[in-house]
Amino acid sequence: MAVPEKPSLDGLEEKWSAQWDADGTYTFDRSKDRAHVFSIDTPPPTVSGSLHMGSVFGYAQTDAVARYRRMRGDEVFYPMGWDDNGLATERRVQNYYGVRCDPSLPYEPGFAPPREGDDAKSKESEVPISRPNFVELCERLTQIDEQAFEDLWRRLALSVDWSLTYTTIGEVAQRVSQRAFLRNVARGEAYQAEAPTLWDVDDRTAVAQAELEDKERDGAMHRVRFHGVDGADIEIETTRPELIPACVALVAHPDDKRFRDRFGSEVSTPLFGVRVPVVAHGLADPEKGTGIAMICTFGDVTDVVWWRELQLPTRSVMGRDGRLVADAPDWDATDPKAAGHYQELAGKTVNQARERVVELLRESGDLVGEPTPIKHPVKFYERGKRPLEIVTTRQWYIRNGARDKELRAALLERGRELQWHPPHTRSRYESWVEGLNTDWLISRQRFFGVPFPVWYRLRDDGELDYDEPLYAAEDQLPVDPSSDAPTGFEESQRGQPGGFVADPDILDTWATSSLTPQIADRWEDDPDLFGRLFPTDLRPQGGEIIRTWLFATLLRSHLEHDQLPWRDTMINGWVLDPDRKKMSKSKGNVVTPLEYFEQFGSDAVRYWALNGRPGVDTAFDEGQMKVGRKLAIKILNASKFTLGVAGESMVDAKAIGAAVDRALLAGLADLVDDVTAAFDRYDYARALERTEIFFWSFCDDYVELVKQRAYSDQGADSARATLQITLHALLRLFAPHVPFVTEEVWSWWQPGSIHRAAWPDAAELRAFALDGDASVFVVASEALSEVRKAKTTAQVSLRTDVTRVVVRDVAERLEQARQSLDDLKEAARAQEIVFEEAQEFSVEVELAAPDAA
RNA sequence: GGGUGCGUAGCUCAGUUGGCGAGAGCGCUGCCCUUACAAGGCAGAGGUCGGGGGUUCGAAGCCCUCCGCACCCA
Repeated sequence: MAVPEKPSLDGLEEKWSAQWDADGTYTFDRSKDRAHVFSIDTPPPTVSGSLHMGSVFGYAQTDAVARYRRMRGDEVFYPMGWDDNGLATERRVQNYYGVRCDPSLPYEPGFAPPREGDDAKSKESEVPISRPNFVELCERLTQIDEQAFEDLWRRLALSVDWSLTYTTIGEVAQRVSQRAFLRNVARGEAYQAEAPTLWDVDDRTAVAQAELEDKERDGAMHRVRFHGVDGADIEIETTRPELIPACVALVAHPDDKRFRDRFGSEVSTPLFGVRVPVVAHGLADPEKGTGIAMICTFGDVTDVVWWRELQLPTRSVMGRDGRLVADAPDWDATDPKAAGHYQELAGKTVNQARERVVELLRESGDLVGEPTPIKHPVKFYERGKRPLEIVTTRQWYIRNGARDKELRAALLERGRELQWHPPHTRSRYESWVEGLNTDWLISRQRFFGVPFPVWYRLRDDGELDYDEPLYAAEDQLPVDPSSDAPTGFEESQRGQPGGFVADPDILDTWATSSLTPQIADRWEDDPDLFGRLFPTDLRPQGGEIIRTWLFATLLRSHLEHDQLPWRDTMINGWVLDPDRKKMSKSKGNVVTPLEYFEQFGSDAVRYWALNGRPGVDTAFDEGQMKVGRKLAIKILNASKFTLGVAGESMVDAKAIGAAVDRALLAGLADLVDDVTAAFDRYDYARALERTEIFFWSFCDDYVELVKQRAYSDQGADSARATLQITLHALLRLFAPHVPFVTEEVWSWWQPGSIHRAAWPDAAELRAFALDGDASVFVVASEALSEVRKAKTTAQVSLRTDVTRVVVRDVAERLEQARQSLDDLKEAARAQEIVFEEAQEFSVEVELAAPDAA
């Protein structure tokens, strides 16, 4: 290799990506012991999501850290995973292929979907297909999506070992998920319960607390009269009058004098004449509405609390499809019109039922005044379109500390044990753990995911026996209970009395992705490897999934291994659009990265991402990419020039002696210390900033100061050695940030890949500097800058000769300046430089007459 | 309602434990074709460091309070 005539960024990405692949530059060497391994628990991107700058941002930051650790001599375990299981993929498959899963249909071999591509048609046009057909399409599409992501990551130069790639629907993930679940069951940490559950009526599945999102919605407050049975009528206010048939009590605060003498008495519901008690509970808010509220089974989570703690009866009316069920609750309705009223509501959606109830209340005279419009927070599934309902269903849970003070305390303690970068991000974890109110609901009534390794016996009467589930054995895993039979049964007994049926549910995606350290590190499958990797060193991730991914992973590790899954976590900020709004697909303000890779180059896009401070939200900024591109070009040109002056074969460092050279190297040693310390605390942004500042000063000042000397007889080798040593170090300091251009320059004159080269050694540089004083270079730079200013102000060329320069300063700095006299004279093109002691720094420049130049 | 972070030049942001005249880049203006770079280089202008109190010899960094923005939890 040699320095090219005209260096260019063109083609570097293709060239070096292929070379790194061929050389296995980032291949993990599993022979290294734990002490020399740096293992990363990579966030597996949701492949059904869009490719946008938000993805690029955090991953580039992690990669810079990975590259730094590698150069520090660690063997870096940096796998990529694809989160492909779950509802997100199902949604995408539905839209992409125009199909809908109907588990009651039989498998159709060779099925061809009605369309391929992202044009969302109406739901009605979706073709219903069997579950196996649906899963096939999920697998087909995720492969396409995963390839697109891999291409993007390679373009970004993520230094992952692609041979380690895992998926959350793959066999390893299934085995690990099922094994971990079975162990949770065995230890009593996972359990099944029939209970009121937050339910998405569109996706027809239960959802967990972590997936909830409050959204402001328009609603209306209705004042409704309940009839006194043994006292006066009572008016309540509600946003959900359609739930009056599900009313089981009225509730007020125990200290509320207005209702104190009513506690224990009964009222009768409007329209239905069902007698309900008036009860007291501390959660009732005297300030809200009339101070007394109706309790329904179930309108919101508070209803569930009241229902459970006050041991109220159940009168469910909400169906799993979001419509009121056909049959009225089992109640003692005294109103003769009750049955008729309910029949008008049965089968209606929530909104339709609400409208009708309001009309009926108006007719019966139990609506007081008119409904008043309000805005109020409503609970949604985070990806959902309609508000969540609450229905009673049988589900699997994992204990998470919500109902167990000791576990909660232990998890908070684990949070304090973990090193958070930046530290304040821990508070998000703490407030989440402190606010947990239900155990983790891990079952989903969906199709594309890891099945529960569970079957149930069918009694002789054909009823399911939930009391003693049949669990798979660990050595059978992974199992699919819908096609595998439990031990001791024949497939022919499936669905037969005395036989068995499969648990139809799948695991929550988080119940799999909470095991990424165990999946990637091959827990139980490869104990030797696991021992070299786990617990891992670093979990990088976004702040918005602390309550899901981080918390769940920590929980699983705490339960299974009784330790943290990682030592450090690095929380990245997110990308803001120019209006300072978070970039997200739902807001429609996302920017596709590919065009920016084309326009500015990968190094430039990385430069922008690595300028984002750890944990800080960062504006998308094309300008920064432009600067990054400029930096990359500058590295090429400056390197070419440096090597042109200094030569490509290394000059003996013993030649170093000039004061300016020693000063530069002293400053460089300080820089290496600074950058190293920054990287050690994951501050890649400071590392880049410091290196960049030093580099520009190297180009503008140092090179200008010494280039004449480097060609001369006196001190040339000192300058040349210094130029080489400095370039050699700067390239390596830049390598984690701009891997392509640094690799290119490295290849001109150094063997091997820069990304496997040793990190610069401050002590070695300091030895080369021979106790040099960094200030000598600083003062010389300032003086040189003053000379440039004089020429610029005079509007003459920087080549203009100077007859005389007077440098004034305090004695100490003057002495430092004096040490660079010869270099300064050359760089300033000055015939004479004199030094005069003064209170403060100033430089006087006498320019030569234009015609004398 | 509780919590976290943030408000520094037109824009995007640095400012370690309080210390000499407050910084960078972009943008803007001007100059310079200097044998690495004209899709460049050099330089310049530009700020009551959100407002108001306080601690201190000294505050953009500390304390109090208010205003605004973003996010988290309830």
